[in-house]
Amino acid sequence: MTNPRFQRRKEQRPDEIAEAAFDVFSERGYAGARVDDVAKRAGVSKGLLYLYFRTKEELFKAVVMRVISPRVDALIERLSASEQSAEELLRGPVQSFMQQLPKSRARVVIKLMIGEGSRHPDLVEFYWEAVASKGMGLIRAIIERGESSGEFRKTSIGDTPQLVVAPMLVATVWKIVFADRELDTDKLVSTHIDMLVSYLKAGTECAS
Amino acid sequence: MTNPRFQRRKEQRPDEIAEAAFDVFSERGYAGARVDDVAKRAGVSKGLLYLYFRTKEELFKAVVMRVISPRVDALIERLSASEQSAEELLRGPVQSFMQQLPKSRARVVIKLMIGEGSRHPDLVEFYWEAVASKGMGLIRAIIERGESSGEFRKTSIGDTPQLVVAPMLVATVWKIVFADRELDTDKLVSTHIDMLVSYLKAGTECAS
DNA sequence: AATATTACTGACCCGATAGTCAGTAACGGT
DNA sequence: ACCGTTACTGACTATCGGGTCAGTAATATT
Repeated sequence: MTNPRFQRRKEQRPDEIAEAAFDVFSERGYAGARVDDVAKRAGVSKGLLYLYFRTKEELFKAVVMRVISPRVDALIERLSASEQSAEELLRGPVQSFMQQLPKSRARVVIKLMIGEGSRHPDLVEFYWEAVASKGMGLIRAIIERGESSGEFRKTSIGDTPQLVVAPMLVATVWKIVFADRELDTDKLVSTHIDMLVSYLKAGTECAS
Repeated sequence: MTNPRFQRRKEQRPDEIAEAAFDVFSERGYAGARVDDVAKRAGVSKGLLYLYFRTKEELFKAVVMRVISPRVDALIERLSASEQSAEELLRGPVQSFMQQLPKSRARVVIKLMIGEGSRHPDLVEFYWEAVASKGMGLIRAIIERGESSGEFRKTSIGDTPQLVVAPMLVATVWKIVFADRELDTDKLVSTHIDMLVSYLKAGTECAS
C-alpha cells in the first residue's frame, strides 16, 4: 500500500505549472494570484515551481507567451497561405477569428495586458512584437491586396488597421467587465465586417 | 518660527485624498497602489485617510465615481438638449467626445474596470448603471432618431451600439498598453464615424 | 488665558504571501 | 540489493502593506 508520494516528471512539469498558472491568473489577475494556489492547482509543491520559474513575474511571462504565440502564428500561417480575395478573407477567416477570441481563454491575456502591462514593460514589448504588430501588419496587407486588385477603393482604413479589429476588442472587454450582461458577440462582429466591406467597396457597385 | 505642523481642513480633505488616489491608482492599479503612498501624495497621514474612507476599496469606489459620473452626465445633458440631426450629432459632439476620452485622465477608469472589476462586483454594477447603460441608451436613441426621420436606413446598428463606440475603446486600450507607440486617435475615430454614417445612409444617395 | 473639541499624526499590529533551503524519496545505474 | 543523483517536498523566514488607536496640536468657545 505504498503508492509513491510523487512522481519525477521533469519534462511535463513546466507545461503543467504554466497551465495552472494561466487559470489562476485568469481568475485573480497577476497581483491577486497566489503562487501557492498555482502550485496547488498544478498538484505540485511551491518549491518545485520555483525550481522551474525563478520568480512570479517570470511565470507570468511564460504564461502569456505560451498562450498567445501559437495562436497568432497559426492565424498568420493560415491566411498567408490562402488564395482567397480580400473580401473573402475578411468575411471568412478574419471574421471567425474575431468572433472566437472574445469567447476563448486567450481573452484573459488581453485583460492581463491592460491591467498589469504597465508594470511589465518587457512583457508589453514581447506582446507588441509577437502579437500586435504582426496582427496589424496582416490586416494592412489584406486591405492593400484588396486595393491593388481593384476590389476596394482607396480609403484611410489601411492606415488604421486597429479599426478593423475594434469590435473584437470591444466584445472582449465587454465580456471581461460585464460577463453576464448579454452581448451578441457574433452579431457585433459580423455587422461590423459588413459595414467595413461595404465602405471599402463603395462606388464599386453604383456610380456616385 | 513655529509654523503649524498641519492645518485642519475638514472640507477639502476628501477631494484632495481622492485626487491623490486617482493618480496613484492610475500608475499602479488597484492592487499595486499603497494606501501609504496615497496619503503621502495627498500630504496627509494614513490615519486621516482612514477617517474619511473606511477601507481601500471604499476609496477606490469614490475615485471612480468622482471621475466618471460628471463627465457622462454632462454629455447626456448636452446631447439631449440639442436640436441637431442624427448625422450632425454623430459627426459633432459624439465624435469629439470619442476623440477626447482616450487622451483624458478618465481613460484610467477604463483600465481599472477591466483589470480589477472582477473583484469589485458592486463597482461594476455602479459603472453599468451610471455609465455603460446610459451611454448605450444614448447611442441607440440617436440611431433611432435618424431612422425615424428618414436620414438613415434600417440596419442592425441600433441593436449593437457598442459598435459605434468601438474605436474609442480601442484607442483607449491602445494608449494604456502601448502608450508611446504612435496611434492617431483622432483619425481612427473620424474614419470610423465616416464609415458608420455612410453605412447608415447607404441607398439614400444612389439607388441600389 | 483657559478649556473643550476634534482634525490629524505616526508608531504599531498582524495577516498574507513571495521566495528559501535542509531534508526526503523516486528512479536509473551497477 | 545497494548506491548516487536529483526531482521534489513543506516548513520556515522576511517583508510588505492594510488597518488601528493612543496621543497631539490646531482651532472654536468662553
